[in-house]
Amino acid sequence: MPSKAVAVRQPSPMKGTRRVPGATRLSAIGGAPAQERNLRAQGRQTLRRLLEAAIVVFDDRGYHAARIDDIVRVAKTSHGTFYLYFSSKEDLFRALLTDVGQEMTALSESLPSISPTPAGYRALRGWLAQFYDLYDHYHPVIRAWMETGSGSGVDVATIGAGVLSGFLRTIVERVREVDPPVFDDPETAALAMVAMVERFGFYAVNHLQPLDRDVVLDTLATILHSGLFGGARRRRTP
Amino acid sequence: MPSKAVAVRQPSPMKGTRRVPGATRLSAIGGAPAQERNLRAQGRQTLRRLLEAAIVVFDDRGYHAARIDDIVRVAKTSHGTFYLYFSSKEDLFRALLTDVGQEMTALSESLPSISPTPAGYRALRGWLAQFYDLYDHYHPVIRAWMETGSGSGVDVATIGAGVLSGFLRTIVERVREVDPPVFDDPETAALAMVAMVERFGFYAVNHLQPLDRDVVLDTLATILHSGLFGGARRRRTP
Amino acid sequence: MPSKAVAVRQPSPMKGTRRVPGATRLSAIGGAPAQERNLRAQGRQTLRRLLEAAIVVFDDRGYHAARIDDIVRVAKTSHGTFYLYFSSKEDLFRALLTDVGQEMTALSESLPSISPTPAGYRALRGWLAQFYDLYDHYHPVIRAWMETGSGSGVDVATIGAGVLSGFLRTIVERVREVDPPVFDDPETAALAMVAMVERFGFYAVNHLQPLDRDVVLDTLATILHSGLFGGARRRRTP
Amino acid sequence: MPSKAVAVRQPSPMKGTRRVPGATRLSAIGGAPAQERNLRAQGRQTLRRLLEAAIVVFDDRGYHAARIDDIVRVAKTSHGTFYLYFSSKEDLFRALLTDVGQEMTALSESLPSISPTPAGYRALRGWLAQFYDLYDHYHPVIRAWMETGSGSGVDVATIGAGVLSGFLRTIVERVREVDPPVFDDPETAALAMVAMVERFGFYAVNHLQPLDRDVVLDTLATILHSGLFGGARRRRTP
DNA sequence: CATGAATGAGAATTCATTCAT
DNA sequence: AATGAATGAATTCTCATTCAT
Repeated sequence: MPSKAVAVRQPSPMKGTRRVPGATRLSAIGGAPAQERNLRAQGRQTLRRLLEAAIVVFDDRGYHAARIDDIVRVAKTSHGTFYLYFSSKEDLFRALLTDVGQEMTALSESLPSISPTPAGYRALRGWLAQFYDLYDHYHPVIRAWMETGSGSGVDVATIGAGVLSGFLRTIVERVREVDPPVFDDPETAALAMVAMVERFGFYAVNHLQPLDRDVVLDTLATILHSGLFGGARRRRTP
Repeated sequence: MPSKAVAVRQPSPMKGTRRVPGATRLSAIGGAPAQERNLRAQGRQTLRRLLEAAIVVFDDRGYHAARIDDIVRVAKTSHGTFYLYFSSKEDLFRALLTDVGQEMTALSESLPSISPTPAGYRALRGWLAQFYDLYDHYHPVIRAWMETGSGSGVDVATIGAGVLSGFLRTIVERVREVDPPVFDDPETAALAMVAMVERFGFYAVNHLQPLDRDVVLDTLATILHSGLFGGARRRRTP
Repeated sequence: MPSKAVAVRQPSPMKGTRRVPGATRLSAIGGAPAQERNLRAQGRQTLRRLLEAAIVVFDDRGYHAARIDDIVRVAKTSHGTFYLYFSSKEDLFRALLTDVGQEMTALSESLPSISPTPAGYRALRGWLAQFYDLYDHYHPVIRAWMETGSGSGVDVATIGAGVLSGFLRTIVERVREVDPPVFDDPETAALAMVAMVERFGFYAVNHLQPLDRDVVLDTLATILHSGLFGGARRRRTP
Repeated sequence: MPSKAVAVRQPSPMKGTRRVPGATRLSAIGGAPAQERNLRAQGRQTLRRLLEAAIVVFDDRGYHAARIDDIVRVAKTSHGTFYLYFSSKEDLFRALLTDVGQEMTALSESLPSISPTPAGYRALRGWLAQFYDLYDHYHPVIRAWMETGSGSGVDVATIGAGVLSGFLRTIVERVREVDPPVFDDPETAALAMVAMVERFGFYAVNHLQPLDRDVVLDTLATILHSGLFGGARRRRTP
């Protein structure tokens, strides 16, 4: 089958009022080869283009199916150039994963204490909204991480595990603060929260079911507030 | 990279008291080529072996990284034989996905009404236990489905979407029965439940975090009972 | 690509009033394995079915592209059975080519002397009609012979060359009888006649151009009678 | 059968005083992949080498038996490179067939009016000589076209039919000019001429019979001049 | 006799990576 | 810094032939 042009990314159904995320945040550290060179403006620009292109292609075809060829085509550059910045697809992926990890960890640390009151509900909902803004841009990277089972290089697994546990730390903290305590094992409960939130994002961006951003935020906030943080049960909006 | 021997499947951390699932259930319809032939006993057996082998290999390496070569090695048969039963890896995957879909749908239909009482909690927890028994065997197929984005054949996406909506149907029903109603949109709530439960299974079988089967079941049942079904908050086991 | 069922042979545009040819003529000698066995009625029948099936398949796909699988499917028998009668596709082809050669040689020997008179024209036209009856059934074998360049086994080339020179012998004879002589080299002239007649059959059965049997016979008889046998030029039928 | 080295092309028995044909004429448009790339000088050269190599290999082994491997070996390049220019053997064949078709059509258009006089005879003979010069170089492509029955891609059949009818157009014209008219259906007569000339070329280049270029040209010119164009019968050269 | 099953060598194709310009 | 060209190892897929029932 001849390689088809990679289509432009579809707008996600969960995009909405969002503070421009992602694109401009990439720390652009780059892979091994890039770090050995002094990048000027043009070089940094090419590096960016490659990282963004990779996100687009990972979204379209998944990590494994993504070919260097697709990435350079989207980035409007050449094969040879790719290897000026990254030593391999995995190298690029590591750079991407590190970036995403930093942003995700920063976000998780911003999770405030969640009280069982309506104020807690609002805080939780607000935080979820922020999460989905980030997720909206970076989900292909997260999906790629899922694809790379134990098979891939050790680095990826290590980095990924680090990101996950970093992300969990603050959440565990917040679950632990609930009084009276509900869970024997707050780690497991926090993981459940992450599982739900993350996978929901997956369903949403992949259009597996039709979803509305506000309904999603209301629903998840309700379940989590009541299920994890002892929130009072809320009546349906009439 | 030279082809490495495929390791034997690791015991999952969530295996426990389980009624032997899966292995013997595969309806073994097979792929396109198999359906055009008259299979005798020996042929049906080989077909089974290939399907089971595929699950093992998908587990070890993921769908994309799985080579036909790995599958036939595990199934202890030859390359040529594979193509007597399936026209390609995707063809095999379709057969597998259809089988798994049937089992999953059957399970979802067995979800009883969940009352807010301790009895409801126990019913929910029991059902979750059954789900994880199934998941334990079939998760590589579900993971493979995640890996195959819109890039792969239309069939896979269609079958997968069918499985998901079939699985959701009964759950939506049960969420709707809750009185007084909690959610504006029971579909979204049901999807949240599926998201959490499924992804949790993923974390568990992939050892991303250390997990204990009983703790997992307690935690999820608690969150869902309270968050979705209006269950009374339970005190920690002392 | 999955192997498609081989369609039934299309009626050729040159079929017409013909004495049932071919099918019943196959001498059914069979290949090497068949000759070592005493074939009973059933066996001879299977042998026939295989030979006829081969003609059909060679017609549809050409010799090289024809798979044993196609042949046995058309013959409604199994893979194993094929090798009970022939040791290979080439073995079958040899049997077929020998049969065709005998019929063709017999036909060529029936070519009468061609006088420059209208009687000669009619004799020539009648002989061409017989040729195309034979050709209509056996052309896939002749085409197969063209496909097997020097690459194939020596036998095939030898048999084929024998058939051609046998076929030429009588024609050369007839060209030589023309008085006054027209050609320095009657061999070359006879070959030209064969070339035209044979290739024309090819165009006809392959529908490369729309052709009418009677027009074809008139045209070729005219050209050959005038061009080779000194025939008087004929006026167009008014 | 292990892959044998491909022998150098045998000189054809019909080569003679010929103006170097073919090799330098290939328009070198290339296959699908080549058209999507910006070819520099080096690339165009490789493309040429592949096309010429294909002709050589088709000649040696026939179209079906030709392996990509043979072609790249003759072209002194690598497997992967082949796919930089053509998506498959059929793709290459299409490119070749298009090129040859253009040359053949151009040649057919150069056929002058043929009078029944010795001058007409000489014109016809001269044109045939040109035809065989072209045929000598391109016959493997024409043979390949014969090999690809309706089984192969639609394109090939379509292109081939186009070439044939393009080639016929002018010849039909010339036959129509004959006065008094001899044939009811000049199309059929023109096709007969093409059949004879083309197939004769086949016999010649494949050494099916020993042939001398001058005798061949004399014989065919005589038959056609007398048979199609009302030429006076010529006495044998004494 | 006949058949379904199995085999494995051979051929096509893909794609990450290196290189010369 | 960038690029088109080339490479070849890895993989998929095909199909003639053998075998056990």
